[in-house]
Amino acid sequence: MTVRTRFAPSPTGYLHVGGARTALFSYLFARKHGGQFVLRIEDTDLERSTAESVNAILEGMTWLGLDYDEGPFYQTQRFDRYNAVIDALLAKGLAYRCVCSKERLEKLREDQMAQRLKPRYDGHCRGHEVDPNTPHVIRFKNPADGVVVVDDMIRGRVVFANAELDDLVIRRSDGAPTYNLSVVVDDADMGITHVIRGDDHLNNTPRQINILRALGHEPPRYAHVPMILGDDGARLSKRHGAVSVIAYRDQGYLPEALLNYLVRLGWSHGDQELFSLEEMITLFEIGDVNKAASAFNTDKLDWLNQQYLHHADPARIARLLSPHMGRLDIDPATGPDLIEVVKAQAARAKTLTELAEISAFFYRDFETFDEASAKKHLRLVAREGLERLRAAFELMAYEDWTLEGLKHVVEAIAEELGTNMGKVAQPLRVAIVGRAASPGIDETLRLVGKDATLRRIDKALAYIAARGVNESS
RNA sequence: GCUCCCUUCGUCUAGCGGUUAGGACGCUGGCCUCUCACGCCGGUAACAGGGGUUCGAACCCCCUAGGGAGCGCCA
Repeated sequence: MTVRTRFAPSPTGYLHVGGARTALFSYLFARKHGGQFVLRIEDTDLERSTAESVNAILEGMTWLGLDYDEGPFYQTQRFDRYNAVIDALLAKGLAYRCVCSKERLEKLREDQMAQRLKPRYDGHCRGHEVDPNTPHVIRFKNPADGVVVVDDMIRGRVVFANAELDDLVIRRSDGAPTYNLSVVVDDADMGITHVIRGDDHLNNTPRQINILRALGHEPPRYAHVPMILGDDGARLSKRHGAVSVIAYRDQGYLPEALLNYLVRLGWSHGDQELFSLEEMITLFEIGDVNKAASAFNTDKLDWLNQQYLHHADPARIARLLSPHMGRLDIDPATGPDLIEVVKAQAARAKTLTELAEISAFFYRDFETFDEASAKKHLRLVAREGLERLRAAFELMAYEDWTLEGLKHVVEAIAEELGTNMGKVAQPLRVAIVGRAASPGIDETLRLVGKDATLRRIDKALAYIAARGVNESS
């Protein structure tokens, strides 16, 4: 039997991290076992499903690289099939028409709650003959007694008493099938062998198994993965912390970093923290997934992203960085090779957005000096060093503007002044970068170029001069 | 309310009857160093509580507490 898993989101919003992790686990399980991964869009809720959501989900899947072998299938295109199944259930006496009014159902519920009972449908219409022409819903005849055992790959053996379950609606009065029915039919029709989904569905599972059995199918294996909590441990919701995976992309996270973060949330392999997709596929074990919910921790995601930024192919990072530079109104073609900039800066940023911000100075003059940096380094005592550096740089030919040449000049000036590198390099750095942090001074100068270097030193000298006047007065 | 599920450092986790309870992020001390990062070395901090079982419990059982999910003509 070949393994077949599926990811079945309902298109009522974007793809958030919880859904992405469920999709990842399903994907990994299928790949690990040489099976297939199916994408199915559960859009039976016509009110809330939108085409934008479908697109957002597909875009998220693509960005993460969770490629599926079949689909996307849309449940709205399979209504005929669901209705045929429902009719068959009706014909076999495994389902029945119900004409109970909303009012009756509400009262029933209230009474049960008042008696401290679990609200359940009481089977009022079970035995009744109903005229098919009057408005009605169709309910599944759930077994009255016995138990349903869910042998969950993550939770272990969970037992539900049929007496706790009621006769659920499988077709609405408007003729549309409900979730529990369509899921079951699809999973059976699509040959899904392993259902990996959020644990909010655990309570639905016995109902689905009962329907499956009524249909004459053996249930698939189930794995209910715990949900993801927000940074503060509270439930993730649209209002609170639940962000689209696309938002992570736009904030400058790498898909492999998010995937790595997600796979380690609720799962581990010894002390290993970094996993390539290939490693995930071979090492991931669904049975080792934790049972408890886990909190999303942005600090750790940031760390992972920095790791990947640092070690990924600079050419690729440069390509991904380009649009982030564009957002700062910088055209990378107007300055140093972006790949060189990435090599120099990659270890210094947590996200592509940050990488763009700290690299802007390579492409355009900064507006103002960082206050603290200027106050500390652009002082009267730094003036002579900057003047000497400027003079030396001006004499350098463009072809000598190299790492070695620049390093030699800065070191020579430091020696001339009888001081250390820091005393010379820091004022120079602030002059060139605008603040006190950058790659090595030689690399910084090389990438910034001779013209901008001279121009910015002049600006720094003017700053010192102006400040000197103020200080002495 | 009822049913089901969950509970190791702040967070992610290792542990599967005998460990100084390990690792990672964060925070923090130091080293490296022209700065910031990176890297390296060190520190900080946990078995929810109570009963059992056992020579011995983070690990097995029970209870309590806390958290979550479900109980829709939503998925």
